[in-house]
Amino acid sequence: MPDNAVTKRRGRPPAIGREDIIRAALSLLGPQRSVATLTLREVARAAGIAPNSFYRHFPDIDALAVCLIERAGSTLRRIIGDARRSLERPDSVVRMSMEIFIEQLDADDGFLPLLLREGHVGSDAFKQAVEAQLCHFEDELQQDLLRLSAAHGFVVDHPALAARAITRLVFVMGTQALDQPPAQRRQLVEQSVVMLRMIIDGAQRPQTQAAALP
Amino acid sequence: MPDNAVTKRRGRPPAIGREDIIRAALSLLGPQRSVATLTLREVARAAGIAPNSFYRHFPDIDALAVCLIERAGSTLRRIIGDARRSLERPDSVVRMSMEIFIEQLDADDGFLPLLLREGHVGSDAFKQAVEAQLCHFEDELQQDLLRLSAAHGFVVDHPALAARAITRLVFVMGTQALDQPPAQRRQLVEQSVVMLRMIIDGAQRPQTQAAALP
DNA sequence: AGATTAATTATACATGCGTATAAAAACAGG
DNA sequence: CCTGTTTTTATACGCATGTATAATTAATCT
Repeated sequence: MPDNAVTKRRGRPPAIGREDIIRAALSLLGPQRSVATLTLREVARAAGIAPNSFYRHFPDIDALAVCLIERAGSTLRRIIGDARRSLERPDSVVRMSMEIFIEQLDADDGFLPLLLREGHVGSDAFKQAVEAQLCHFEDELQQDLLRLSAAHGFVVDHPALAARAITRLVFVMGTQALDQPPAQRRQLVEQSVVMLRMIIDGAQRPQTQAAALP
Repeated sequence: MPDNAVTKRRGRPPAIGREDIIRAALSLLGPQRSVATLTLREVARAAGIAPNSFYRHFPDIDALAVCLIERAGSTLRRIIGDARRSLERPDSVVRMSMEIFIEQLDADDGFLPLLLREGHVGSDAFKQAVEAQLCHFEDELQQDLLRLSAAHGFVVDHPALAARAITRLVFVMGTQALDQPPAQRRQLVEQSVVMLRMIIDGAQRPQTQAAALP
């Protein structure tokens, strides 16, 4: 059997777990803070431990950041995936997904802002971590595209590229929404929906036909 | 007349100008460095001046960063605009623009990486500066779209949104290309061209028709 | 030459950082 | 109670940062 949680441990018991540190880190990451700017001492302070104790839980700050990013990705994919699967009116899936996405901008856990902001700065370690999460989104979206197109009898031309274009565009627009008040966010949702429809429409038309336009 | 460059000045002449500081800053910003991580002392060191002398040229580091970003935007717009206007085969404008864009990733001046990386981190001041530059790109692209569509006799449905989608997507893909070797960059250009064609094609189809797809 | 003026520099201070090292604290087994 | 064992903590070192203050330097003007 796997090691029991109630296993008798030998030395002094940990005063705190990885979860507590993660919570502390998240509490520092307001909507404006980037995870790349977190310092070890700062996180330790927020978690109520001595700076050095941090090392008992993570090898360094980057490891914590990567952990946060992975958690952000899987959380968000679950939320959006659930919502998308439960849609009764499949023709509003684009708008609905976009709205849920934007809603998550100020969800309590604060995971999405994390994922949005860290795309292209900081250490290689967590640039890769973010990229990996985006790729997971792409994969799932591609499957959705194929599923929906099969169900409605049309052909998506480059499903992988369409999924990538959509994912990247959604994340860019989301990043922009981060700094905006609700009113402008709603507007941004509308704009995004139109943009996404452009991509989906364009993906249906065979590529060769596109040569009509420069 | 405007104040002459040879005007007699009173005190000790400046040992260096803003341009030298900008050059020094650029020399520090390799392909991997973000302008948000530049420190005053570091820039001063690179420029060969004492830390405090920096203040004679910029009020703070943010002002320097904003200056860099603006310069990056206008430089890049000029380059791409020139190239686009000089194209004799208008039907390759998408691919050509994309290739020029990627070429600029490792141009000597290093302006484009600057613009790509600073999109969504750092002070509000230079987030706004980057956003402003992106909007300039959008404006020019929108005009191009309208001009081309008029010349070829088709209708672009939401030119502003199409231009925005294209701009954002290009910049996202460019950011990704930053960390990649030439071979993968070429691949990325191909992917981008397909994606952009999707958007352009999708923008030609009237929006209402899009309801066919969920 | 001497006064004036502006740009630069040297020095210094307080702050925050990562982390090395060793001591203290809290548990289990004997 | 004593001995290991493990985590936590205290203290400290070296380093880099932003900037305040005062001195220094190099030019012009009278």
